[in-house]
Amino acid sequence: MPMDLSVSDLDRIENIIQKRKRVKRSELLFRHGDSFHALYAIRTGFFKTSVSSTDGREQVTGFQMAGEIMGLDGIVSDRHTCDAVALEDAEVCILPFDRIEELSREINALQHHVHKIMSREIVREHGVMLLLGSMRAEERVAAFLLNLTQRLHARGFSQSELVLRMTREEIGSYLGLKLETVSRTFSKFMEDGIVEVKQKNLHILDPEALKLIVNTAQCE
Amino acid sequence: MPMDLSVSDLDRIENIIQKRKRVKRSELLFRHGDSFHALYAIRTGFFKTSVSSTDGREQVTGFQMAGEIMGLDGIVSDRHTCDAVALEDAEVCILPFDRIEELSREINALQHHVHKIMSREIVREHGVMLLLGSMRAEERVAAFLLNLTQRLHARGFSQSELVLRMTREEIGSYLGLKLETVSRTFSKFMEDGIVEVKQKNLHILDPEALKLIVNTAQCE
DNA sequence: CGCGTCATTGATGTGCATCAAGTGGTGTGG
DNA sequence: CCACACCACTTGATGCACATCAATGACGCG
Repeated sequence: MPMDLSVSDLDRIENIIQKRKRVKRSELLFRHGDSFHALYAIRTGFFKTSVSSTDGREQVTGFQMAGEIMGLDGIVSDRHTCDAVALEDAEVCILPFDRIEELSREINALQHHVHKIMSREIVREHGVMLLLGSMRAEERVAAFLLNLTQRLHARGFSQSELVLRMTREEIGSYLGLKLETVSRTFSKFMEDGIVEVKQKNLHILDPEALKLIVNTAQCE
Repeated sequence: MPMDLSVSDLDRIENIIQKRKRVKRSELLFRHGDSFHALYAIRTGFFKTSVSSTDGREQVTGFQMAGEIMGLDGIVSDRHTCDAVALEDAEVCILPFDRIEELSREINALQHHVHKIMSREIVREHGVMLLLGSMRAEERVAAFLLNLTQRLHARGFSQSELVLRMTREEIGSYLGLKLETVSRTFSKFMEDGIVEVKQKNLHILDPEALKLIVNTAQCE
């Protein structure tokens, strides 16, 4: 949490972290219906969150990586409303929410930080809604790749090389596409010399081309 | 804001409302890029919020009615990231956000209430993502109608009669459909005797049929 | 009353889903 | 260490739901 704070305040915030928890690949950190009492900050690893409809269709609502917060959905009803699954072995910090609220009352910067995290999530979801509501398959995939690389780059990873921790089906669920369409789109991008895909490994050769795809209205 | 509070605390919360603002039909309450300093609680009227992509496509992110809060998107970057347009003459309470944060530090119930409002918005958006990502046109429209009537009913309006304040195009934008598809779906529901639509006026004859459409996987 | 906006409906097109077959990589147990 | 099984992925053929294009109709407002 990058903020300008006194050392003592920083200490107190550190103390919110009561314990850490390891989650193995494909294990659930929490699931729909679990009672809510904490947020989770990812230390290492990679997660997906998903909701599902009464008739069983799953919608991946996001992919989360180190430094990101999960569990905000649980505040409103004291129950989690989505599932969080580790896509690789992971470690999270458990942040008891009552402690966060308590300390937020005393440390203004923390209070504002919490508000920002929630607002950021709302804005992120607006972006996903735009993607799901109005973009074509290629635009969705391009936007997805750009978003992933940007976030990875901010964490010190390469801008052009990445490992897809999730399956094509999970990507498809997130983007509102079928796994075959995701696969075909990757192949198309390869033909066009925009990316190199080899299983889970992806190399972006021409990021500008991806940006062009996202920012150009193919239709209308 | 329904909470159990002391009278004096309630008074202090009331005082957050520094002023009210009238917004005429089709006028903007705020727009993308405006600097953020307040949330808005709708007293009367009806709004839509929307984001748009760089190439100009608009995505309606929600329809808001009396009692609902707008502007949460602005917290993260101190700028609004969406547009809020009144779909009928409206009045809102201006809630300066620094005052909300100030008072939240002193009144626990208010703090938690604010957190819940933001969490509720996140959960709502998860639902929209599910709709946009995996539902068919009829399911989307059915879900939309049920959601609207449910919210109107909670405000004392009829469960079965409603006035669509938005155009078919705006409904379509929200649901990721074209206006013609929305229109055709309404016509289909009329043929099936599920609703009666006459311009902006809509009468739900068979709410159970709508629920069935939403909860039944047409495909997969 | 006439114009503009919004809505309906039909005809046609297409992007993605669906169905299906085959490949390669991975992990497991013999 | 290899053989087998399984899963993830790719790729092709086909179909369909919804978009697009187009024409007409119904309000409502100045």
